[in-house]
Amino acid sequence: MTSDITWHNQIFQGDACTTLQHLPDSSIDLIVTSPPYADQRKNTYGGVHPDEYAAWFMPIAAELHRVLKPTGSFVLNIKERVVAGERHTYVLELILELKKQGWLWTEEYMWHKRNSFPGKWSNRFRDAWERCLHFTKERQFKMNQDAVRVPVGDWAESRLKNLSKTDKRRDESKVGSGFGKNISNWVGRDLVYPTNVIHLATECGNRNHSAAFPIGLPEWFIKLFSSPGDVVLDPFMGSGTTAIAAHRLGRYYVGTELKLEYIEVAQQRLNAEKTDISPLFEEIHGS
Amino acid sequence: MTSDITWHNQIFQGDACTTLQHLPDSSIDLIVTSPPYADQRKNTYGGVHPDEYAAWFMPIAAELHRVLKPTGSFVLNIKERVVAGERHTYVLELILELKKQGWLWTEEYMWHKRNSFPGKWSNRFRDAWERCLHFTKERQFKMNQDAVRVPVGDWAESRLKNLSKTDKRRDESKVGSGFGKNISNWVGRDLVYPTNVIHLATECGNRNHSAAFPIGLPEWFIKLFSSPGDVVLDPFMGSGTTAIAAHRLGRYYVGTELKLEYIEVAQQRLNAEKTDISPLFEEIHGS
DNA sequence: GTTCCGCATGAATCGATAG
DNA sequence: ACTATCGATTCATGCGGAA
Repeated sequence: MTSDITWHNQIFQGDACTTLQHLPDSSIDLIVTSPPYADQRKNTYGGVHPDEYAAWFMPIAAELHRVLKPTGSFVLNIKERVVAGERHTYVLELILELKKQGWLWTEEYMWHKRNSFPGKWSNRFRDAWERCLHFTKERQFKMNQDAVRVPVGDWAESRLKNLSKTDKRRDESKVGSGFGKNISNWVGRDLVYPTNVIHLATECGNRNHSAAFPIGLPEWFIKLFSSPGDVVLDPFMGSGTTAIAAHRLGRYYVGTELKLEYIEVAQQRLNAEKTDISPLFEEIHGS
Repeated sequence: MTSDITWHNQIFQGDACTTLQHLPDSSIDLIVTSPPYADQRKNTYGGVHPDEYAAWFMPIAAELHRVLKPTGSFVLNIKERVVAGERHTYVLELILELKKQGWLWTEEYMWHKRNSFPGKWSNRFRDAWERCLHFTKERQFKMNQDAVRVPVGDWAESRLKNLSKTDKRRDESKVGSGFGKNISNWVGRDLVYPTNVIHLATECGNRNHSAAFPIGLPEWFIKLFSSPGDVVLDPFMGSGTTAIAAHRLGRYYVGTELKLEYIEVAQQRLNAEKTDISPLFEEIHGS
């Protein structure tokens, strides 16, 4: 997939605040990112102190707001860490600050990590979920719900087997509830809309890179909040999982990353994607 | 189960701020409650405006802090509603205010509602999770982790057979805490500790009462954060689900409720518990 | 007695219409 | 303009009656 626009499928090295200035206003359809958690990657990123996290993030968020299209979405995968035995509040403060900046806190999706990090503590269990905060600029935004439908629950099998009996009766008699009125519409439908809880296992077997999140996560949001040919931005690209997901799904990617080591890993992974014809790649781009 | 202390197993009628004054300092081991959500039950309760929710809650929280033992826990089941197309921030503000009041925001458990309310909208999916905020007074508190262990092999065996098709994306309905299962089935199985994600369906089939949350939810926290003979308080008792769970598990309950209708329902349900010997009751109290 | 199947019912939200 | 009410939409669950 190529484009005449020079910053399509580009990776910029530097801090997000600076590099994002290369992008024009309202040029991005979707932002999906998992920023460095507060004090979590001290060795690689220098670490942001939890108390300063929201203040550190806001200038970047201002740039993100500028480059995002009015119908675009900003998905922020984040989870507060434990400080002195309790959950720190920097994510809560970040949400409040982003709202002051003009963002709408449209929804909070829940990523349920089916295989959470092992460990045992006396005052808490293993942390098996993270927030995927969904911000938008407007109440109306692009959302392709059909792209992420999931197989229907078991109840449908038994329900739809002997459909003819009850549904004929329903049409003749009056049913007050309004429920089940359109059961006949469900014939042949095996897909239903998902909820705001996303069940995905973390990818733990990767040796080349420490993927912050499984590729299924950006894939889900990219399918949901963008269309083929759109531009997906990750201002904290890391090893490039969001970019790879965007490329596989026929979107352009733009990435920003501070560390050269990460950029090299990301570029290698993206090159491998473009040469290796994976089944999924072929399915999207082929024929 | 009887006690010499007069306010054990009592229900107080009135607003929580007033009725809690009947209780002495540091007399409660655990608080589990699900307060009326902002503007949600306007017809039954008065309805608190979202913008005023935190301010409304704080005086009650002050009383809760007074009556709770230093090693006790306060579990708050709550979820923000959508206002003008976005999530309102009153829960975030409530957390920040509670911390100012001296509470430690120790953890946020996630209740995954397997059967969420139906509906379809252009800008969001069905809401399938609620927060169970865990506050404590001290960093050291009572936690009986062994009481809520779950069998490890339960879901793995059955699920791994036909995993390929649907289960990658579909929610793992069988995974997780294993609430409401017969403990005798667990004999001989390896037990593991759960995570901070709780999988439970809402109880919607009851016509006698509209249970705010399934009894498995308070049961889980009561097992986890209290011991037999302890005192469990619900300042927004509603139809008494928390009290019933406490009684079944051999704890004393204390309840507060504004509406007389609800108190009557709760008292009826509790009386039925005490006369009817349910299998679960027998399992705990019998032999 | 089991198993199967039908049914009512939810801490909901949006957009349009009415006052 | 701004608020209040109403209809439309949707899917998993437990219960009770039937096979």
